[in-house]
Amino acid sequence: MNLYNTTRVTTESHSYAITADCAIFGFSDDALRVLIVRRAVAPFAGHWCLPGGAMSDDETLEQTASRLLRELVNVEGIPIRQVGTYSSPKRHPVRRVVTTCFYALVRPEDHTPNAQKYLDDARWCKLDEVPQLGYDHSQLLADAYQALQQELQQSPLAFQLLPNTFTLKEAQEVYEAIIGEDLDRRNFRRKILAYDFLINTEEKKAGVKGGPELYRVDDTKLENHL
Amino acid sequence: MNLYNTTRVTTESHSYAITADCAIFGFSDDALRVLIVRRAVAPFAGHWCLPGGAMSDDETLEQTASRLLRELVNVEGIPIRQVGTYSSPKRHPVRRVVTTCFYALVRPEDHTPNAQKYLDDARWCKLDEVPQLGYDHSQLLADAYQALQQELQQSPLAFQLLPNTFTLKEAQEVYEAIIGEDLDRRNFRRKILAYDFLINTEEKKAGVKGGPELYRVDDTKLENHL
DNA sequence: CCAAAAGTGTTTCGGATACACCCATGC
DNA sequence: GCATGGGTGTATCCGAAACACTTTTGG
Repeated sequence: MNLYNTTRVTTESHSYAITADCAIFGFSDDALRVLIVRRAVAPFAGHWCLPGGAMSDDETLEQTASRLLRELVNVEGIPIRQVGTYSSPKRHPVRRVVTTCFYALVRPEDHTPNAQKYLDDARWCKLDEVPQLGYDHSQLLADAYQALQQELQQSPLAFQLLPNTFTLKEAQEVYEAIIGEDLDRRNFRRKILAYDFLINTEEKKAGVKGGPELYRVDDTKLENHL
Repeated sequence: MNLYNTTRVTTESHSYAITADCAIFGFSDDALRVLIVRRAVAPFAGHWCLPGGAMSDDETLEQTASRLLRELVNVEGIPIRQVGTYSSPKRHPVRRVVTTCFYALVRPEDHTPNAQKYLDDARWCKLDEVPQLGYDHSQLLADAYQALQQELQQSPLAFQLLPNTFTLKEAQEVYEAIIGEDLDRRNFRRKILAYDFLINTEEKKAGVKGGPELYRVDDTKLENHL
């Protein structure tokens, strides 16, 4: 057995496929959601999956994932993060496919997902209502969600799920939806305001009792905490 | 542009190589070290690199990495962790190679590294003396080290770097070497003993002033903290 | 015996948590 | 006007950090 196979690699012919799959999280109707798509063709025709696609010859996996976001929900320039790479020989029923999973957070505005070629449906599904997914995508999603939870402990990613202006209550609901437990309203407010990247717009949200103040994010300052 | 390319994948022919690279950390002579190997053949002949190898048809990437550990330092059954996957089209000068980086922690005993085919040298290099590495391996190593530091904050991985019996002083030195800063001796002792997976062997280490007590790990209990 | 390191306990501080009141708005 | 929710401040708790003395051993 040779130790370092790069030389061998250059002389052998492989035919692995390499793909990127995306867990795209959004928040709407008071629930954390993930974008899932339904396949129209084999394998796994009729099954829901995470959106994914093959890496092209001139792309990195990150660029593949970004392209998917552009095509599917029409967003550009939002950060994506690697979850992990899945390489079980049997994870794809037809041939060997190694996939890298990413997750991304998108604002609910703008993007209505479109089913495209090979797909006959796409929807924002509540995280706790996601059906069994095709391939090993249930595992990918579970890992992506865990990575998101983990990351939220350390940086205030959640604001990437909120519209341009929002109340602290809404921000808190996003946090609670992600970490899965309730937070104290006052402690949350103190903690978030201490980050110092929120700007009080001095406007109040209409139609809500109490007259909550609307905030927006100072993107420059937010960068410091990512 | 199609969104979900799996079907296309099954009909097109790709020839990407998929490899696993390992940052294998060890601790000896009061320093954190990483195993690096020197390539004897092109590309990067004469350059130091992280050990790596191609994934076989019947292996996962994790199994590839484990195989490397077995071949190179003759250790089995130690945990490995994914760092990330690197897919820049230009990262390999000859052809497209996508690699997944892992890291592992090995005890210093047993394993003297062997240079094997395609390699003419292998050594345990102090982390702060690692030369510029071939490919993008300097980046891989930096990321692996960061992942290790991150992980050590949350679980007491460091004991996988220590011999079977050790003093608390030695354990502390491993911690300090990884996180890169000094710790208070008493606070460290309290924190580590609180984990409750260390067993006092009731023996004292000879040849050292103060007569420090030797400890060993209760592996069963350690599992709970990984 | 003395220098160097190991073992032990207490105090302090800061961030996180728990908690109560008054104010603003929608109905 | 009243019920619902928003805004603010304080007491408490817990884990982390800072810190000093005694005991053991090698030389």
